Amino acid sequence: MQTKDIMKLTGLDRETLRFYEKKGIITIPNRTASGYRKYNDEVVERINFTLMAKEAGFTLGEIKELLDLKESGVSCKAGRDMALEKMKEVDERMQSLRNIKKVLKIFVRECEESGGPDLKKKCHLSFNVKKVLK
Amino acid sequence: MQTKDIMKLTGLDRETLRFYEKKGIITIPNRTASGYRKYNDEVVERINFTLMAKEAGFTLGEIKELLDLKESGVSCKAGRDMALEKMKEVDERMQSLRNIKKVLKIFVRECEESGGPDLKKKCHLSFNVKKVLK
DNA sequence: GTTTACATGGTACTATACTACAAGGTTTAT
DNA sequence: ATAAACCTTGTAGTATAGTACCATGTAAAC
Repeated sequence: MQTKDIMKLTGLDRETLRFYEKKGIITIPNRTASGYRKYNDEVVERINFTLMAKEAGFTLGEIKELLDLKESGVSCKAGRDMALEKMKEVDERMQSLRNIKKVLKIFVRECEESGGPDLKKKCHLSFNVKKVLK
Repeated sequence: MQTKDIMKLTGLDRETLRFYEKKGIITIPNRTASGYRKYNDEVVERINFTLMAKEAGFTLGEIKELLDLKESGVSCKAGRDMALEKMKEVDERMQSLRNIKKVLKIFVRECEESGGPDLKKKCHLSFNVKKVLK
């Protein structure tokens, strides 16, 4: 597979692909005689994981740490512990999301209660964090 | 209240406070005769919301849009709709977090299954996204 | 009254994650 | 054979979110 195939499979553009290569997200590919990159399936797997982890709020640096577990020669125990650590971060993010959702929900309710007919009144509410944290 | 009080109440440092002022997260405060900033409670509320929303993955730009609803003269309906829109984004982020958690969970299980006694074997697993998406 | 703490504005630097060319070489299709 | 599509390296620019430092001015504590 060459660059354009990876572009199609992952939705990334050429420059981002090269950027990910420079950052170590993608392992350095072999080349054809003329210097073109030759990719294998592994690169697609790594990118899929990367895209998913990015959506979940991890940085490329953090993602690289995880991706490198396989090559780092580390034990299954260390690998598992690192994954568990990341799962803890995921749980913390979920809690943050639940909190902000509560704030938004209260705001929506208050808009509906104080907005008058057709909610045409001007919106002069703000976001009340205290109601959520207590 | 002056700058140091806001620093204590919010945990932000002086430069970040000024940065947030420049970005419009904080409304421009009045000054004392000698030019010191005089803050009120509203600024603390805005910062608390900001910190919470940031943890949930929103950018300062997005947060400013929300914070400005109050002063923008927009209707309760428009304000509510914007909050509902953000809630949709929150739900999408939550789904991403659930997905990545599944990937990590599978990894942990496979580490434990293939790690041998005390999980001392080398970790040569990687993160399998396909198992989660199907 | 002077030291310490706190404040001011301004500039410049950092890290993260791309994004956009420029200038040219290679492959493929017609 | 030549045009289109694809590839190469390299450099530079953008946006986000701070962080660090400077020189200097003000207020409070002792």
